[in-house]
Order: sequence, then C-alpha cells, then structure tokens
Amino acid sequence: MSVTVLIVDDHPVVRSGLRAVLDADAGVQVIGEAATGEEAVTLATHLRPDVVLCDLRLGAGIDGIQTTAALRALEPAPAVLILTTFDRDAEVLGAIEAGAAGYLLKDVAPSAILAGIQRAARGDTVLTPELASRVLKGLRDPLPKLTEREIEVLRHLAEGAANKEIARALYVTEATVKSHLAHIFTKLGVDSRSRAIHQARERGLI
Amino acid sequence: MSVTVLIVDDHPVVRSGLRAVLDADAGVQVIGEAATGEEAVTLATHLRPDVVLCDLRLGAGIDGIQTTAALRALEPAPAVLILTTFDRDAEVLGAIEAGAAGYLLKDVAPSAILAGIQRAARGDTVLTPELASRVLKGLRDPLPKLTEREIEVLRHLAEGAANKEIARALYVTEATVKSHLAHIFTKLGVDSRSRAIHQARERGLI
DNA sequence: GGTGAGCTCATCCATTCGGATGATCCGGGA
DNA sequence: TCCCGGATCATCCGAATGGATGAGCTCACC
Repeated sequence: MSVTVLIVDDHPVVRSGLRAVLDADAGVQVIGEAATGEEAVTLATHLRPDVVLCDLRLGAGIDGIQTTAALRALEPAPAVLILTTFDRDAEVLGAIEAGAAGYLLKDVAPSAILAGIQRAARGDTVLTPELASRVLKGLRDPLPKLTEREIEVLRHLAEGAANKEIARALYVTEATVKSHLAHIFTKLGVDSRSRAIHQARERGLI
Repeated sequence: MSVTVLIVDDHPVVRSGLRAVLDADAGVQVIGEAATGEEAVTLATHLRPDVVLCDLRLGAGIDGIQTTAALRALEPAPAVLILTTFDRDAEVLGAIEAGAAGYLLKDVAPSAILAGIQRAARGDTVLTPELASRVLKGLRDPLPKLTEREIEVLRHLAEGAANKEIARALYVTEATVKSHLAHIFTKLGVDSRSRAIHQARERGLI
C-alpha cells in the first residue's frame, strides 16, 4: 500500500520535479498538485492524501504556515511536510507550531525526500539535522513575541525609515515610535536599528 | 533538428523538474545536467550544448554570473539562459553583462521556458516583460560601482555593526569608515545607514 | 613626470538615535 | 471591580551618526 501525496508549490517546474522524483518510487503515489494554499486545502478535502508536500512560499494568497494550519484542521488530517529553500527561524517554528510533521530543505537528495514522506506518513517528525538543533534551541529559548504594532514599526525600520518618517507613516508621534523601538530592541536583544533589522531578517520576522 | 540543452542547478528537484518539462517537448533535447558552475563548464566543453539553462544561485563554488562568463568564453560559446527565483538588479545586469542571452523567473509556465530556449538558441534576447524595462532603465541609469572596500564596509553595515566595530574589523580608524560610508551614501543616493542597507539589498549588492 | 582613483585620516558641527523614566488611556481577564 | 499589557506621549541627556571639507599616500596609467 503506497503513500498518497499531494504536491503544493507555486512553481510549475518544482512541481514537475517533485512529481518526477516521486513517480519514480513505488512507495508513494502522487494524487494531485496545487499551486496555491487555497487550492491545496480544497484538493486535500476531496483527495484525502496521506501526506501533503508543501512549499512555504506560495506567491499570492495564504502562505505555507496558514496552509499547514488549515490542512491539519481537516478530518482526517494529512501529515504536512514542509519543503522549502530557506530556513528562517520564525518560519520553521511557525510551521511546527501549525502542526507540520517536519521540514526539509529543497536542496536535499531525492532519496531524502522520499524517506521524509515515508516517515511523515508514519507520524514521525522529520527534520534535517541542522534544523533539529535549532528547533530545540528555539523551544528552550522561545522567540520573543512582537506585537502587531511593533512588527509594523519593524517593517518601516527595515526599509530605512527614520523615526520621524515612521511616526508620520503610522500617524503617531516620534516619542511613540521611540517607545516601540525600545521594546523591539529589548525583545530582540540588540542596541541599534541596524542590528534590529539584521535580527529581524535572521528570525524571519519580516 | 532539436536544440540541445545543458541544465545547471544545484537543486536535484529543480533539475528533475526542468528535465521533465523539456523532455516533454520534441524541440529540445537535454544532453546533460550539472549541479555546480565548475561542472557546467566542464560538461559544456565536451557536450557543446546549444543552450545552457543556468540557475543564478549555485550553492558552493562559482555563481551563475561567473559561470555565464566562463561559458561564453568557450568556443563555440553556448547561449546562456539564466533561470532563477529572484530578480535583483545587480544580478540581472551582471548576468547580461557577462553575456547571458536572457533571464527568466522560475515561476513562469513551462511553455515560456521552452519558448525562451528556442529564442536563445536563435541568438535572440530573452527577458520577462517586467525585467526588460528594468534592464533598459539600468542602462540609462547605470548602477553606481562600489569599490571593494566599500562593499566590505557595506557588509558589516548590513550586519548591524556600528562605525567603531566596522573600524576595528577592518583595521582602520573610525574616520576612514565614515569616509567610506559617505561615499556609499552618495553612490546609493541615500542619507542613512538603514536606507543604505535597504538599497544594497534591493540592488543585490550584498 | 603628471594625473586620477582609491584608501586613509582628521576636525567641526548639527541632527538623530538610544536609554532611562514616568505618565495617561483603554480593553480584557482574574 | 481591579489589575495588566499594549499603545500612546513626554522630557532629559549622552552617544552615535551624517555632512562638509581638506589632505597625504600609493598605485596604475598615460
């Protein structure tokens, strides 16, 4: 009895590649492809795959984390295996929190993908070694949660805006912006806007 | 007479995908795959493909731009078609300058890739519409060239380093760092370190 | 031998930033 | 009802940053 798989990726070429890799193995059976998160949920509802292989970046529409959460809410819920190019902390943790069975970097060998699918289908957790330690570290040292407003400020910050400009953009005074920034700096453990930008990128907050 | 193609990409899955897409068309014939730039040059020397389909990001080793330059130096030189996920100005212009026949974003439809290969094989230039205008704009308003040292400073800047830290890292005084920064700001047309970081990212300088 | 580009350093000065501290207001939960 | 977190604003102050300007030094190139 082979494992049924739904492929979710916004790049046609990657979908073809995954299908080619998976079709070559008798242990898995690709039963569908989706280009967006919405399409993935619709197809999963009808096709009931054992495993959904899902890209994190899905272009327009809902992202991989939201898709994962929606898929895990289905009955029966498929195992969701995240497959992506990048490995930013916030995204890894976000996907795991949303119920993903695991996380594979796209540059792994086809055999690792196949092995990951089998393990995910059995209910195991699948993490590349480098990621596993980072996830555990993340659990010990949880990401500080920034508020909505703080994230907004952070976005403007990352575009190089000065406090005065951020203030104008958000319709608040400069004092408020400085207040938010002080909180952001504390939460991120930094002491300058440049380093805050760097940290935010590293952690995938923006 | 079909067009012979060499696929260059560090991701096995993408290579499989491209091969699947290209194999489905009678007009092209995939005659080889390479995972690195070095391998691409070696294979191209022996296989003499009409077109090399090359990713810009190749993991370790030389990047797509360097690979393009090396390929174009061969005799006979294959047409090089860049295929990638991102579209950063410096990279687009760099690839064109290195002799690439064109540039396609990875999220295009398989038919567009096939059409691009045919056009590249005929010696035409291949650019996605959004990119074409940017390239022309780039020719009118060329990217300011930063010196080696300025790029070094920029890298430290992007990691959030203060002037004092950059100075220490580069074994120069803070005055020198400020001098470099002033030049960087002028060349990038900005007036703050944060915006310089933003611009540098946008233009693919770091 | 002159010229220019790039790297280095310096000084002066205005602006911005970051840190500390504290206050008000509001909404939701104990 | 009272308390707390989040958002807002304010003031003070030292440190960092950015702008202007000038200058010496090396190296490649003409």
